[in-house]
Amino acid sequence: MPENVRLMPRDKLDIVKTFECGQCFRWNRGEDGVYTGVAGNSPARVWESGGEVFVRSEAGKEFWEDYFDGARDYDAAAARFEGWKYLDDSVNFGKGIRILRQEPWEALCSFIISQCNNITRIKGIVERLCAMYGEPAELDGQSFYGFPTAERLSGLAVRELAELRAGYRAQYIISAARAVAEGKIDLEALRGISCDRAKAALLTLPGVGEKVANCAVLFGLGHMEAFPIDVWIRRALKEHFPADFDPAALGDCAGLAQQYIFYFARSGGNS
DNA sequence: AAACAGGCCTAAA
DNA sequence: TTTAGGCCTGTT
Repeated sequence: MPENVRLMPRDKLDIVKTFECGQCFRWNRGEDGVYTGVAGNSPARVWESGGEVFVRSEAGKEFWEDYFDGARDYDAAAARFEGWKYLDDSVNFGKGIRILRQEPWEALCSFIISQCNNITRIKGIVERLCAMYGEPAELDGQSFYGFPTAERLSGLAVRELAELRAGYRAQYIISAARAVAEGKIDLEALRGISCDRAKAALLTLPGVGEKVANCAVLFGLGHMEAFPIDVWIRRALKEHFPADFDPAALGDCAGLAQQYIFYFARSGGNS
């Protein structure tokens, strides 16, 4: 039976910002403000009440604490970002964001799909992919699907993904699935090596360039120093940071800084 | 209605 | 090393 678990206070975890800041594609806000989603094949409902965040799921508290990166002190991490006004503003604006520790394959595959695409369509493609090939699951009578494994997708022909309407990304999904299923890429092993080496391994995949690789290692492999640069970040860096600014100066949590900046810039920033 | 989307690949300088 | 154009297909 699923149970309700109190996870952490809302000042540590802002579920709206965390789910809407663009790092994930499977959490959806209901009219009642409750988010539903799936992680690790476990459906869940996440909501806030009385200053605390709760999760209802069959997966235990430890699972969700890990998923929400509960062990990290975000205030301490953000305190080391001092020195750039735009980043300070971003941190204040995004306070409560946590970097989700998503599953490696889901992160890789999702960000392959994300290229040159908008959020609405990305979420649509991902949901169709899960409904077509994911593991069915249920929570309180509501049906969900887990994210399909690389093994499951590796046996498909590109043609079979036509109804996904992922366009030219379909072949990238299949080849990545095959590389993972065949063991050419061992995603779990990429957690334990350096960020740069993990990225280099992913860059060998067709359809995976700098940006997607950075997202995959940051959101799926726990490499918090990764700093994905997309059009929003590029613009923010150009307009609000010194020309010679190097994201590496942000240290081993540069990826967190990136997410604050991304969310702030996309939300309109203060230009 | 046409531009643009959270890139990547290839060809060509 | 940098740049231009093409790529699937929705969404705005």
